[in-house]
Amino acid sequence: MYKKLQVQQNNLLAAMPSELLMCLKPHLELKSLSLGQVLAESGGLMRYVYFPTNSIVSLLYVLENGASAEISVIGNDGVVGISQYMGGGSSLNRAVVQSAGQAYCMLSRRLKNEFDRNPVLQDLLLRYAQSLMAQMSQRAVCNRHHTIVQQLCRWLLGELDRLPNNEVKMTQEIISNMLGVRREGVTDAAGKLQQAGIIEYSRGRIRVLDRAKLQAMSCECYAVVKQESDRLLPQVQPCQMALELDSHQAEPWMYSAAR
Amino acid sequence: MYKKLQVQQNNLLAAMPSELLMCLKPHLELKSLSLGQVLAESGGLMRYVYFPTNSIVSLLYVLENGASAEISVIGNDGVVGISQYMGGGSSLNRAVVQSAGQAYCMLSRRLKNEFDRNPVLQDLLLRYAQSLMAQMSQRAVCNRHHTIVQQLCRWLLGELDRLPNNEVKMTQEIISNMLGVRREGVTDAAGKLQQAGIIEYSRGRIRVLDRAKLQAMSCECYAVVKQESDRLLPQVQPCQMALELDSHQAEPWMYSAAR
DNA sequence: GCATCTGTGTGCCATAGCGAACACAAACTT
DNA sequence: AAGTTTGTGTTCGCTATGGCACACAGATGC
Repeated sequence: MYKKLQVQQNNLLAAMPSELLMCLKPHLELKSLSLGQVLAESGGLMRYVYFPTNSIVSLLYVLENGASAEISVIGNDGVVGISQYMGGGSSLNRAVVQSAGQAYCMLSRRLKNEFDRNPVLQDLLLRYAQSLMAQMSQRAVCNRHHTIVQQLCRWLLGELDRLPNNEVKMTQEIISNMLGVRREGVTDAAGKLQQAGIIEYSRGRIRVLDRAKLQAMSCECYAVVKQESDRLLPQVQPCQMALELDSHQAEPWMYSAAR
Repeated sequence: MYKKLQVQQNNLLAAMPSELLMCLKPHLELKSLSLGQVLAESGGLMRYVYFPTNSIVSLLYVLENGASAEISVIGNDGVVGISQYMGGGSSLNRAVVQSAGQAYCMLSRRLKNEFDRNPVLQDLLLRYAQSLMAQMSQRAVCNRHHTIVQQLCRWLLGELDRLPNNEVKMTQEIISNMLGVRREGVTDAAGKLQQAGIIEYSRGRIRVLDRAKLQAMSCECYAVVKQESDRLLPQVQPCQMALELDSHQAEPWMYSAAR
């Protein structure tokens, strides 16, 4: 019962030289992540780190009053739990599964051990950390200067890059938590995009019809961050696998505290 | 002509065990940084990294249209140029000297070399990188959810922590570039704080009279980030040296592109 | 088939922050 | 001492977004 692991499905894993991968493989396990699952709480320890394949995880910063904002997105391009190898142990961000799917997971401790010993792994993971920082700083400016429509476009593009198809399964309510705006704001923005024929949506399902136009209406942030990520991690490729979605429900409290 | 270096003036340096410090010391040089000096351009390489003592450096993200926002502040608690040891080489942020003073500087390459060889140094610098990330993610939420007054308070507190006295030398125009808001917005907020007897200011000089009240009016962000930094880097202490300010002028273009 | 829940549409008002224009006074220059 | 530059105060209108309340329709369950 030795399962064949298709580690190519995660770009960080795929970018590792085979000796290194041999080292890690015995410790990797493919797990299913369900929608809304919380992989890490703000300030909490993580026993495991996760390399998503077809799942998507959001790092959220949740304020005392329950308001929130997405700080970065992690899909098949990255790993959830960088504070585990950076040495801090925990971070201020909550990690929530935003799109159900699978991820290779591994004991944090093992990754840290290997990280400390292997310069190649170190370089790779630190570059990834840097690309996360690029995302974070972009969020800060974007939140300050760009409109909801622009941000929705940027956000959708980020999702598309991490999904096998052009269909984002997400209610406007949840999107609003990601963007840190009102649900009505999202309804409004999504309405505009739909009228422009760029997307088509109904009840928790957004289909992107015209990616080019979406990019045109997005703020510069998407392109800038994408380019920086590509620079830092040359091998990133679009996700090609089939997507299996659970029908698990996300509880509101997973995204924001009680109001 | 061997100058005695008071490396305790920078907390990262001060936190290093003495063997390590012995290693680095020959390569450290104390330099004066003048107001508005650009230490790193977005996407540009850095020949040197800087450990500020009594100077303060801002990391800014500047948009295509010239609008900007401060992503994080670096004073005697940190180092400018983390992308140099993280392996990315450059970052998306511009590093601008915001408060003139001095910094220990060192060839990036040397720091990277030592970083790769010395686990203690590595741990220290990676923890610092993590505390920067905490700052960044806080900025993102703060920009989204908090008022200008709250943010001004938070920002002033951050400055105070890195200054030897309670006087921030900075025009409202420049502060507005940091917060990513209009100058008038800052005038307004500062006016309110002055009326409340919390600060006192005139023409590029803000004196903080009541730090406690300032903290009370600030958003939670200040405290959260401070606490996280303290957790990650236990030894941080307030800056005690005398501050020598140059009278160099900052040109507007250092903060934001031509409009 | 009926009740219920959940996701979306809409309208109304309040307000924070933007853009622009301009007045004024402190500081610097000569 | 006079002119110039620089930093701040103020005003007016505008827009994006927030808060709230509620209607409505697709989905789900009994």
